[in-house]
Amino acid sequence: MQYQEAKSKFIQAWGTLGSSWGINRAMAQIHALLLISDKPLSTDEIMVDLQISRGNANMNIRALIDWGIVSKELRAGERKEFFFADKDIWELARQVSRERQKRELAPILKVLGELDSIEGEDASATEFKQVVKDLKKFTGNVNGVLKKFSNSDEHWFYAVLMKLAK
Amino acid sequence: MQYQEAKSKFIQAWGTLGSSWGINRAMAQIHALLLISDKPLSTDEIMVDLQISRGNANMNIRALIDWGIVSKELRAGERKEFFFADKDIWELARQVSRERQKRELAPILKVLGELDSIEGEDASATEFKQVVKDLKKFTGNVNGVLKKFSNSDEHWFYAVLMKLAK
DNA sequence: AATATATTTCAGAATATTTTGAAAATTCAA
DNA sequence: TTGAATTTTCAAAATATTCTGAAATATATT
Repeated sequence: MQYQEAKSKFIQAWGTLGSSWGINRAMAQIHALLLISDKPLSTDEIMVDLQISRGNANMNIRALIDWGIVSKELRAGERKEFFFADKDIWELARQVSRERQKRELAPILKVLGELDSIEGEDASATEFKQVVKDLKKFTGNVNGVLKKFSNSDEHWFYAVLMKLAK
Repeated sequence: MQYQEAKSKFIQAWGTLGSSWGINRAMAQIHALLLISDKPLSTDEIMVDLQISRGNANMNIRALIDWGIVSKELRAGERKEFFFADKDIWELARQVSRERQKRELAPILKVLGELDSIEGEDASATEFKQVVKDLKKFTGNVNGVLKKFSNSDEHWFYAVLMKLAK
């Protein structure tokens, strides 16, 4: 397969994957592009390569930086900014898991926490309390695993895999 | 807190969480409603409770059934169908993980698989090959863990947690 | 300070997704 | 078979999200 074909297939696939994870296509595609690029790219290069507008490119580059998975490089004597993605896939996964924990799990934990004293003894209230209790236990556990994961290295993950295999 | 207030808070929160996971609000809210209900509900009851149209209710109930997290109950002598969600949160998590594996991870694994013989020896192609290789390794591992998880029980999960804690 | 270059913002346009509601199809009972 | 009850479908409307492009702002150079 030709490099160009492979490249566009990959960017396309990454964009689609991103969508189903609540990350918009442009953002995911910019990330894909930076991930496979052998050098940092400027906003203009990204615009040309992905055929998107300046505003779109700018906003999504900022979002990627917010997520902590893209950084900028400043070059002496150059006005332009150049952007690059961390090539370490494990670090990427950890960072994404950290961000999602913060943006998604934390809010639901907060709500569940607020639901701790429901009045009522009838079937509806009883069932509700039970579900909330189970969910708290579950989300608490997930939270624990994510915390662990986001602070561990690849080596740790392999150790876990070995243990799981048993 | 009054039951009604708690209920609507919960449904609201579940709907929001769903959105950030690529599940639309109505679908997530129907699921939330069934999850905390102490008895199966008909389409009409769901429509009234969530204030949504019949078409919307019907489509999303079907989607939940497709996902394998809601089932229907048929009652002798009743024409209406009644729906209920599995109350076992672990089973829910396993089912969701199974479905997402199928819908999201499998496609990206497929694409990565197709990208195995990229031509070119220059910096771009070399970098690309390296990233694809790393991603394959990573996604393969994630796939393995999900497979394991989706076939295990709560007890197994606790055992893993204990091991992780070390 | 004036100019050139680059980045950011954001209102409006373009797209995509979700929802409605009514018609069509299905199911069941008599 | 007819008719009432229920479910399903789907075109059009409503809503939400994303993208564009040009103006505003910021930054560096002369």
